[in-house]
Amino acid sequence: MKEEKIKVHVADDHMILIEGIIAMLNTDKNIEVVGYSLTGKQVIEWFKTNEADVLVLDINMPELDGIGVLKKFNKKKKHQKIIMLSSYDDPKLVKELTTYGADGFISKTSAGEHILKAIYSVYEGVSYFSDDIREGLFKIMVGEKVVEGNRPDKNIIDALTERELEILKLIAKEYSTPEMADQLLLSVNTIDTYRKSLLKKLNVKNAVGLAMFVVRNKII
Amino acid sequence: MKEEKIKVHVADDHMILIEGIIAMLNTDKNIEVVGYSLTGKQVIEWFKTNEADVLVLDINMPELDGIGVLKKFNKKKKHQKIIMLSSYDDPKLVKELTTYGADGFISKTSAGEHILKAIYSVYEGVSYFSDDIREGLFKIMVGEKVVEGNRPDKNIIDALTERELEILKLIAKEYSTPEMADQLLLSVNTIDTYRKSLLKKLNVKNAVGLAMFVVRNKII
DNA sequence: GGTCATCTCACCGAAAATGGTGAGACGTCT
DNA sequence: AGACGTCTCACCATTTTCGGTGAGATGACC
Repeated sequence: MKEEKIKVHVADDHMILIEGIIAMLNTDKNIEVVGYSLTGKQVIEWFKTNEADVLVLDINMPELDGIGVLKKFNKKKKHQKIIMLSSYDDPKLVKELTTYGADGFISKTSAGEHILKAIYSVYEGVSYFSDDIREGLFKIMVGEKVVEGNRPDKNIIDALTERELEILKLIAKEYSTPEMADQLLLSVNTIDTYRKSLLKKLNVKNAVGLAMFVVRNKII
Repeated sequence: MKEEKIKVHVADDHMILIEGIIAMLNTDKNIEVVGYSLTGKQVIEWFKTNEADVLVLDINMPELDGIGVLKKFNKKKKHQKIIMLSSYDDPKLVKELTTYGADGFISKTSAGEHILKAIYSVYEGVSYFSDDIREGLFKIMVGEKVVEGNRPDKNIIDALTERELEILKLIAKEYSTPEMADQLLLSVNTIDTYRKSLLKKLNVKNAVGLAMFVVRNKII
């Protein structure tokens, strides 16, 4: 172990959880929590002027979620290690996130000591996955069927552009096409185009289907 | 303060969060965590053979959620105080839960010290709501049309007839009016009438609103 | 017998949604 | 320079939804 402490940044939208993690990490004298964030945007901002060795990153966060943060960091080739925190155990999602540069993956349902182990592990350059997740990963490697997680349409979501996603959210909020055109200062025809594009991409037959897609994928 | 410590039971499906809360509560010498549960069923089981003064209860849990636990406890007239933990701040939900016997309500997005305050507060017989939630509650109390239009959805559901409910479910399944007419062997005009009736009763502006109502109330 | 809710259907008109095609402007990347 | 994706908008046609009104048939309830 080095002389210096391992610097850790914690990101989660639940302050209570952050405090709990910090309290636990502080019991370890080799680890120092140097910052925390409540949203993905805050994470990005923080890392513009600060540094950490390990980032513990929750997947579900407002403004910009953990996956978005991961992708941004991946592009910029940041050197800190990243441990993803998740409420659900979706092996497919884990597999995808590792390709985006996640070094560890911990389910919130697992015990807190796993975080300590994970931090040490990834700091040493060894990726870490909690038992339940490793088991799920193994299954999809071997080809077994796995119960779907909470993001079954993840790949489809990626295929949506920013504007499309924006329109999609508004539709789920009961906005009509003219209302959206008014709100976004766009032509009714334009909104109409996006609407149709969404229907095709998400393979649903009407606005209700779009709204249900939003619900299924917890987009709002 | 009494001689004895306040006995607390913590229930949440995320072990990490439980550990965090326990770690924090243990710093207070007047509070003792006497147990924890990962599911609603575990809570019920635990209280069959154990006792606690305060139960910190997460709303979202597998098997049996916090609301279900709350209702069961309410029926059996248990005497311990209950503080609800929630990821989202839904004033309407809070209002409903208080009628089911919740003594406090804390958003996970608020700081952990609120839990301490809440435990002391409800233990003394004073209900506790974190600031953001109190604000939301206040709004729906003072809101002009809101008082009339924002009654708990349960009463509205009761106001729906069998046929209306049937149509409502189909709409949420992306059925169009002609499709429903075909399926139910009714005239398109008839389905149309029900559709409009639903829009009025549920006070939403389009089919998406109807679908969202179904989701909110877990009708399907 | 009268009242009431529910279920059923019709007709009208306006607004919105759906389906299809095409196209210019802009930026990025190779 | 060319390919590509995104964003923007237009025009066409048809179907569906939404808003309002009215009304007959049935059964329940008092």
